[in-house]
This record gives sequence, structure tokens and C-alpha cells, in this order.
Amino acid sequence: MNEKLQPIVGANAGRSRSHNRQVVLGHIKTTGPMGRAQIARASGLSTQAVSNIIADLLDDGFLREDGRLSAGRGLPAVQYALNPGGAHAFGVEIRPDAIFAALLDLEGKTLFARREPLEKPDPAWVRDHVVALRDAALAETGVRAERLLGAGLVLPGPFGQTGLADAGSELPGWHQLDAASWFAQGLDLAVYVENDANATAMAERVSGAAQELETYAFLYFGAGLGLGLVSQGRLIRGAFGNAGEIGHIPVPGPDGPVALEQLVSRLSAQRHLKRHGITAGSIADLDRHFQDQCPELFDWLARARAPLGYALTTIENLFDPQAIILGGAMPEAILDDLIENAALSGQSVSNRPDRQTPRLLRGASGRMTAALGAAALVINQSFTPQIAAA
Amino acid sequence: MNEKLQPIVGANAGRSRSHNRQVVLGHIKTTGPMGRAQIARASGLSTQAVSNIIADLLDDGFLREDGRLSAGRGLPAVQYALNPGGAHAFGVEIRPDAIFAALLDLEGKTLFARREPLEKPDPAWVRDHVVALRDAALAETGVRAERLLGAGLVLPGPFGQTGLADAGSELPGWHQLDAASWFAQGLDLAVYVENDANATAMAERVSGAAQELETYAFLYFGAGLGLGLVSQGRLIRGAFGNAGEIGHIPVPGPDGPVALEQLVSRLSAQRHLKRHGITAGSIADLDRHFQDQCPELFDWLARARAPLGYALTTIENLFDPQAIILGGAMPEAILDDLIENAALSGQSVSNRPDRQTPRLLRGASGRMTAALGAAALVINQSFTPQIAAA
DNA sequence: CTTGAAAGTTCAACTTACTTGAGTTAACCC
DNA sequence: GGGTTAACTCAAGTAAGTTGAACTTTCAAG
Repeated sequence: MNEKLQPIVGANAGRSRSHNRQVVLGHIKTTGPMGRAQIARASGLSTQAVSNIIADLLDDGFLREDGRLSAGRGLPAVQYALNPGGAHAFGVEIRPDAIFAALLDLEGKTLFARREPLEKPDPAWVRDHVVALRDAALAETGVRAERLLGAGLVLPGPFGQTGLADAGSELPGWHQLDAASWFAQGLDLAVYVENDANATAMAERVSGAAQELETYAFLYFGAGLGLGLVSQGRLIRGAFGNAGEIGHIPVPGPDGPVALEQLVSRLSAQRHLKRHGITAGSIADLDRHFQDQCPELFDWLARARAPLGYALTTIENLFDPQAIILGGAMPEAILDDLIENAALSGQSVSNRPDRQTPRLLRGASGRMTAALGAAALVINQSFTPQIAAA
Repeated sequence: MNEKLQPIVGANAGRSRSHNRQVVLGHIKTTGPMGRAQIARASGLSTQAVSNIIADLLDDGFLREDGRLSAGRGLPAVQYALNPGGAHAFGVEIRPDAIFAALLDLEGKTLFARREPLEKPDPAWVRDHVVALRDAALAETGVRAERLLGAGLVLPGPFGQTGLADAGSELPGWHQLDAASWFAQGLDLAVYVENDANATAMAERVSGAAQELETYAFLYFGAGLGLGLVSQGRLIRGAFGNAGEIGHIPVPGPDGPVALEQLVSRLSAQRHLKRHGITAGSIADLDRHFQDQCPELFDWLARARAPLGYALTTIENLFDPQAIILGGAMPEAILDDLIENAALSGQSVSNRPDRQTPRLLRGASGRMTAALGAAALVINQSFTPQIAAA
């Protein structure tokens, strides 16, 4: 939560090797199965070095051989592919009312997903339950504990004291807690903490709509509205971990500026419907109303378009992403409608005449995504080279 | 200009050493003179490794000994400080009407600054003049050519084809050109290309208001309005190098949304004055009008406040910076007035009750800043560790 | 004043991991 | 089938960081 910025650290043999393992895995992840020589060319390492690293990765189960590929003359290269069962990540989302847990393999596939009610918002109670969920995940999938790379943790943001009043989503008594070390102790794993939007943005990168993207923005429809910014495969967290609080940017409303998420968010849709006497407590309810062409819902959509376009133009011009992904806890049909009818500005750096790809994409949404994202944080580490202390 | 994203590269002995040199220089730059043991602790390297690296850096002239500092018991540590004369950077800003050039030392001090009219917007003509300016800078300061680390280059953005009509600031016939290699050939130096806002943001980091900041936003008043985003000491460039085009985000105007820079920029102030028959062709003119309390200028300031506050809130909530710096080609008094009267939102992640530092800072403004910033791009490289190909 | 602990630095031996160059294997082409 | 090409391996070489012992300088306690 608080900034424990990892210090800038020097390189030595061990940290270089760890960096290089991530380089090799990263190339295979983004390009697909490859031979050693090709990886060597792509990474600027010698074939021999790549060979040694691959031997290690095979030993550790991260890679598997995938036949030989003949490409013209010469000895056909032995292909190496990710070995999904070789490494796993555990992810947890803690909400004021529930705990979501997920187990992913190295390719980002979900092996286990579960929801439990959060009975007591007490850190000790929650930690015990998270540990139990981890054990259940391992037991039910047959994954061995030593194959767990780490755990991701999604907590309600924003972190620390800010000017944002989000009391509804906060967990009492957690502000003082260093959640990462608290859970690291209980789980005996490396723990990475993020907010829901950032984590879900990573889920899109590991197994969703952003697998081919290095630099993108992810607009997250939770109760409110969040934004995950990914630049060159890395999350932009801001100085205090609260970057991406897009729900609170001012946009012009009918009576002066209002916060974006007053007009564009699941909660705003539900409130709008409620004002007209329509209940839509769940995402499935919203989906049904959309399929039924509920006029009030379409009215909300029509009102949401302008402020959404506003936000999209702002994101594009500030951040110049390859694409903006819309996702989160919102029916896919509604996201698709928002994308199709988005009022994208011509006055945007993203309005390139030579574009090959759409400016907007729909994410792999679903109610488990934040927990998946939490696990994706861990998986992404394996593919993201960096010189870091052990 | 176009994305030539440096490939993700593996570490070897040589690249590790280069990384570690930057780690050591970076610690000294941010913390001030230090001893070897202290650097070793901060960097996670052994004392011996730091010792070897420092011997190298002394040889190359980047560091100088700075006496011994006794701190309690034990042998007082030999302090090492940056040696300003040990390395230099050349920076150029090319505008449609003029070329600005600057030479900086390792501490960011300006040793040389010059403006030349741009007579022909022809790449060959410009390159010849830039080379001549480099030679003049070296000759007049007595800096030896082998002490030049590289050259920074500021060109009018946005780069490549975008949806933004900025014809006024574009150089005809340059769009097809790979400016970096074009000038690298002529200068026989490594060349880094950025837009004015990004470059000036780096100038603030190297020798201005951001020396203590790792993550900040820099709002650049040029003719229009630009934004440089720096996260953990690195520029955020976006996927196509056009991040930070904040001038084009929509803000509510008197008759519907308008682009921010229509209301907040030097040009918008000058246009406002002109509509009232007041000429203010230069920055000095604007300054004079401000000192004379020109009511039309104060009227412009009053109108600029709301949209500026809007933009600031957006930056804070999207990016969560340590601070936002206002700078560029605008009189300091006007920037100070904008800062003092800024309508900062309470609904912002930056509105932290435990803040130690102001949310807004004034940059070291001045008309040469983009050329200084160009040079600062180079200087900043020396302090920013990264594993990169030779 | 002497002695000992503490901290910075250096020396020399050691270790890790990458590179280099020669040699091997296997596919394609003529 | 012989030559060429490309991937791969082996073995030796090298760069750079680590380790542990020795040395120096300062401070503090007796």
C-alpha cells in the first residue's frame, strides 16, 4: 500500500541471470515457441548463454520442448514453448463483503476460482481464510506448493490518505496495515498488492485482450471507474500507488462539472434505473435489461456517451496508448455498445490515419477478473525483465 | 520520431557494468557526495565492486574526490562528488523559425546557449548549422569533443501522423525523416529525440525544480500546452512518442467543450489581448502587462483558472505525481499567479492530508529551456540505470 | 595513555555467468 | 552425393561481482 519503492539496485551475476531468464521467457510469451538461436538474436545474448538458461528453465519446469521446426536450410531448431503446468500464481481480491480467490497457470489459464463471504473485516480472520483458500486451490488442482511463484492481492483503493471519499469501499482498520508483508507472512509467498483496475489490466496482458500490446490503457468498470495504465509492459503506479483514479476526474455534466464515475460506471447505471423504479442489483440483471432494450438503460447509455468520449480523448492524448481496453464487471453487450457508439474525438493523437488496430477493445470481462488480475501480477513478473534484489 | 523501441536485451558482464556505473552515478546525483561503503549499501553491491566502478568513473572524469567525512567511529569515508567538467551534453531545439543550441555539463549547468535563425527548413541545411553550432559550443567553452556524451534534439511534435492539426508548428519535409539517425550521422554522436515538453521536463529533473522528484508531471507552456510525464525518473512516451498532448484534451468552455490550449497557453493569452487591441508579441511584453496589472490580461487569467484546475485535477488523478511543475515560455510572475490561484480540486488523490510538499511547483522557466532539456535528456541517461545494448 | 571496538578500504582468491571459436549434426539445394 | 547453411554443443577464456582476511583510522572506554 504505502510506497516501498524497490531501491535502485546494481547488477551482479545472479541478478543478471534472473533478468535473462525473464528476457527469455518474455520473448517466448510474446512471440510463441522459438528456437535458441532465434532467442539469442532477439535478446542480444550468445546462443550458448541462451542454451544454458533454457536448460535451467526446463529443469524448473517453465519450458517444454515442442519439436523441431524446419525453416529452409540448416539444422531445424528445437522449439521451446511455455509449460503451463510449470508455474502457478495465486490471486486474491478482498472486498468489504467477500473474498475472491483464483489460481492461474503460467499461460494465464484459470484452474481454480472461488468466492467466499467476508464475515469479519478483521485482518487476522481474513488472512486465515486466504491461507485456507490457497490450500484448497492447491489441493483441488493438484498443484504442488513449490510451484507457486507468489500471490497477488487486490485491495480497495485508493491507498493511503487521499482527498477521495470512498468510504463505501474501504476496509476499516486496514489503513495502518502493511498488507503485503502481512499476507506474505501468512502465505509464505512473495505478495504483490494492487488496486482492482491495475490488477485487471495485467490480467488482460497475461491472457486477455492485451496480449499483443505493450502500451495500453485499461478502463475498468467496477462499482466506480478505474484505469490501469501499462507502459512497455509495466504498470504505471504513480508516486503513491494511486495512478488511474479516472473515476474522479471532472467532466461536464448537465449542471456543471461532475466526477466521471457519476455518469459512467455500473453504479451510475444502477442508480439511474433505480430512480425510474427499475431494480438491477446484479450484472446479469443489467444484461437482461439491455437484451430487453430497456429504454431507461438506453437512456443511461446515451447520457454516458459524451462523458465517456471525453475521458477516452483525455486518456489518448495524455498517454498515447496502442489501444484503450474497456472491461470489468459490466455486461459484455453493454461494453460493446459503449465501444461501438463511443464519441471518439478526431482531435486525438490516437486518430492516426495509418492505424492498423482499433482504438478501443473490449476486455475479457467477468466478475472474477480482479482476482485473476491479482494472480496475473505474479505471472507478469516472470516475463518482465528487471534487475532486482533477490 | 517513429517508434524504434529498443529491444528487450539480456544482461552480460559489459552491460551489467554499464548499468552499475549508472546506479553509482545516480545515487551520487540524488543524494550528494557519498563514500563507497554507503553507495554499496544503497545499491546492493559489494564495497569492492563499488570501489572498482568508482576507480573507473574517476578515470573517465565523471567523479572527483571530495575529502573524507568523519561520521562517528571508524575510518572516515572518502567522499565522491560529481565532476561537472567530466562530461557534457549538447542540446538543440529546432523550431520553424529558429535553432536554439545549448551545452550542459554533468551537473546541468549551462555553459553555452545560442539562437540562430532558421533560414531554410531543409534537413541538410539544418544539419550543417547544428554541426557548426556544436563546434562553436566546444570551441568557446574549451570542452573537448570526446567529453560529449551525446546530443538531444527537440522537434515540434506530435510525431508521425495524428489527428491533431498543428500545421503551424510543423517542419515541412521532415515527416519522412528519421531525425535521430540523420543528426547522429552529422554529429557523430548518440542522438535522442523528444518533443519540447518531455525534454523540458527532463531539464527540471537534471537542474531545476524536480531534482528531488522521481515521479512528477511537467506542464509546459509553449505556444500551446504540453505535458511531460516522468515516472521513476523515466519519461513516459506512450506507444508512438506522443504522450502528454494535454493541450488537446477537451475542457468545458463557455459554448461547449474546447481544447484546453484554447484557454490556457501563451498563444491564447496573446490572442485574448489582441482581441482587445493590445499587442504582446513577446514573453517580456506579457510580463510587462502583468506588472502593469493590465485588466485584459487579468481577465484572461481569471478565465484560465477553471480549465487549468480541471486539467490539474485530471493529471493528479490519472498519474498520482509527487507534484505538478508549471514551466516553459511564460513569464514567471504569471506562472506564479496561476499556481497561487489554481483551483485545485479536493477530489484528488493528491489532496493528501499528510503531504509534505506543495502540489504545484514553478519550473525554472526561460526561453532556452527546450534546448537545455534536449541536452538534459543526454545527462539524464548517465544517471538512469538500464540494461541496454552497447 | 592504552586498548578495543567500529567502520572504511584494499588485496587476493574465488565464483558466476556470459562469450568465443572450433567441432558436430541435420536439413536443403544443385 | 557433395556443398552450403543453420542450429547446437563443447571447452576454454574473460569480465565482473563476491568473499574473507588484513590493514587503517577514528572514537570511546578504562
